[in-house]
Amino acid sequence: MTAPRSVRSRRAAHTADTRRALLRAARTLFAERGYTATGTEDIVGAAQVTRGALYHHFKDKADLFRAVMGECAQEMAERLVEQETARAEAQEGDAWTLLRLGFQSFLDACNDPDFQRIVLVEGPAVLGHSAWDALVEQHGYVLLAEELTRAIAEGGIAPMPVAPLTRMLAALISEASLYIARADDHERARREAGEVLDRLLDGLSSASSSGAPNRTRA
Amino acid sequence: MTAPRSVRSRRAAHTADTRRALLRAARTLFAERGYTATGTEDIVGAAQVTRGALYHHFKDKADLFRAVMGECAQEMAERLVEQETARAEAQEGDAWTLLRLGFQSFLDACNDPDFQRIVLVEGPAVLGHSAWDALVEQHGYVLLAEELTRAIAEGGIAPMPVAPLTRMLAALISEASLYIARADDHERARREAGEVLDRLLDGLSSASSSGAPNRTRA
DNA sequence: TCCTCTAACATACAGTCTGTATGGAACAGG
DNA sequence: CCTGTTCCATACAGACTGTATGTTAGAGGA
Repeated sequence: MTAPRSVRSRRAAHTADTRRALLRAARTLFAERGYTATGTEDIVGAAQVTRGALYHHFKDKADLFRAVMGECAQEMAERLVEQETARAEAQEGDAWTLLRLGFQSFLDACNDPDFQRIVLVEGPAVLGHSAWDALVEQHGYVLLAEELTRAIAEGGIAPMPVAPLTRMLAALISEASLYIARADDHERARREAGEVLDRLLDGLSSASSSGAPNRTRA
Repeated sequence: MTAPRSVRSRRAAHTADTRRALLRAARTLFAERGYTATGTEDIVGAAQVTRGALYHHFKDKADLFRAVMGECAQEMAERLVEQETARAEAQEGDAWTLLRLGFQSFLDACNDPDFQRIVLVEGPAVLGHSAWDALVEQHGYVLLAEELTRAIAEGGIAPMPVAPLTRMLAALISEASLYIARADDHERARREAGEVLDRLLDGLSSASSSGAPNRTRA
């Protein structure tokens, strides 16, 4: 045991490096050209390895994509949790107020091109809805669902089913971020989307009661 | 001109048949297995023609998909317009009330598996966001945007930017429909999603004013 | 120190798929 | 009758994925 640790760690570090290089290259290319337009040869070329390394570390191309998308979702979740906890410590407020601020943060954070293309656009088509949903469930939905449940418990928003609410709010913000990214005038689009989002969220507040003549909640 | 019309029309009808057969087969297979998992050989096999016919009528596989998706979007739009005009004739009401009913109809109509898989899931990844958006813009958004503008003009909902509102509402309902389709208990999911949708739409009514302490609309 | 075994790749190959180029048959038109 | 065009079938070339096989470097025991 004179130097086995360093040797083993060096070897382990090397293999971890190749894996990271593959993930990094795949992430860049998938985000730029999309999944099908990116060949495995392109990926390993950018990572400076051969296809053998790819198929040693990952089951197939879709498995590599799954890892890349998991990484993107993870980073996004961590970023948001970080901001959320910072806000919770800085200024005391009810869960619903914090959540509304968090939504606006999400709107800004979603403008990451990698996240948009990989998680929002390619993900559902490449992995299929079930596998995609499982990934997002794991990384993002649980967090959002928790906070929504708390906001309901505190009375900030009216009682309603959390599961569909979670999905629909996530989709709402995702689409808004795509709209902003695609717009010519980003500043203007950001303001307008934020305004619409705020109006829609107003409807969830326990204070507001339905003024429109709809009978679906009979 | 003794019988050229019938001959020509018979020939024209034949070519139209092959084209329709291709569209029909492609639509079924794309909806079942997805775009990449469906080979051109599968399509022409189901349509009982050869790949030559496919590449004669369509530029490439993506072009065929574009036609299929356009068909799906067209049908959906026609279905909704039909219901909307029927409601408008039957019971007189302001544009906003009609729209809220229309949203619930959309929620039900979206449960078409072809529409979900082809338009909502595969579309963005296969065609890219710009081409997909162009198609949806052409078939669906214009209609929705019109009615939203009218609702604002009538005072049913508060003034706000129509462009992002249109996209965000469409995404909201699309996600809700996917949630319903994926749920174990469709009945229950339908009720719950409808409830959440109603609450969110409440926020748009010109009556409700922001009760939450957010300053983003400064 | 030497030997062995296995992880971590590299390479070669086979199968599949797409798009294109070529060929032909049917029909319209002069 | 002859010609050109539409419509489609077939054959072929290129690309890409996944797998099977070979090879090397380090870990671990004797």
